[in-house]
Amino acid sequence: MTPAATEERSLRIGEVAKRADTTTRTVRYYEEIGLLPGSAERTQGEHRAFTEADVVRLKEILRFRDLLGLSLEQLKDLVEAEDARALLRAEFRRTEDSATRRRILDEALGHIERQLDLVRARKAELEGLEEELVSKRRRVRARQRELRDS
Amino acid sequence: MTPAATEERSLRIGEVAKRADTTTRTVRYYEEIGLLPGSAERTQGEHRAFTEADVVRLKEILRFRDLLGLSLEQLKDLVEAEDARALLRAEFRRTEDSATRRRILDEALGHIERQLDLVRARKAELEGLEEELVSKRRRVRARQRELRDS
DNA sequence: TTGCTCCTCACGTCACGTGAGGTGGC
DNA sequence: TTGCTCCTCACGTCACGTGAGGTGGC
Repeated sequence: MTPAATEERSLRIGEVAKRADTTTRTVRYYEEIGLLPGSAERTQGEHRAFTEADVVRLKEILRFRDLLGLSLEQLKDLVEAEDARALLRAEFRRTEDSATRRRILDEALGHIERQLDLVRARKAELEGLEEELVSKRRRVRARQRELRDS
Repeated sequence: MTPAATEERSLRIGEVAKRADTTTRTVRYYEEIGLLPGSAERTQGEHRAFTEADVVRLKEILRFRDLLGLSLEQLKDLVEAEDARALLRAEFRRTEDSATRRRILDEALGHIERQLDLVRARKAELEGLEEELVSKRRRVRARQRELRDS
């Protein structure tokens, strides 16, 4: 039974960094400040081991960092919220109680909507900038036509 | 004749920072690295004087920094390109030669289009993220309906 | 065994934040 | 004259970059 046949484990830091399109330094730093798990029982000098899930998480962090310009402190809040959601999902699967299930789904929805608000606010700002550039371009093109028709 | 009646001059740094929604430290730093003009003939300890045009420029810089995540080095290139364009606009008004005018308009158009490319690339990334969030939300909502209808 | 990747300091850098101590204009 | 804002160092901070010197796994 290969490791891939059970659960995928033990990616090395270089591989993780490459897949997330970042550097090993960034991965170590994120571990240091608690943004990435940091394989708890690791003795001094031992190599770090990551999972496929860590790569997904890292990619998500980088995306929010780059696209929304969040600080690592803010990203930590976001990641903690994701972790809380993961726990809730596990609870969701364990329970049959529909009141509990409803509450968990409500929280998930709220979380997603807060993220959507951030993303859409940014998009709106970018669209404002885009429109300004487009009308600038329209004015230049109008002058080009004037020149051609004179 | 008030100063406002001629050309608006001599804004103080605190006023500039407030209008651009930033800090005086940032304004000084941008002057230091050459991103803002820095009233050439100013003797040691003398107060900085800015114009309305400086505020516009600063706001533009901050917008590109925040929305596109450019480094100050990259913003410097952008600002230099803007300055070059300002010179060209002046030349445009001085000349009657339509070949020269055509060339200037072509350059202006190219500049605007490069900026538009950056803005649209960012917007596309944000839209990718938005779509992912929207389908996540759809899935949560579907489960809520399942729960309600059971 | 030989590379290649990994490890831990630790100092450097970019883009400012934050006082400390002093001077200048309504 | 009294505040308020301005000035110049200069050290601190956040988010890493970049070696230095050494160890570990295919």
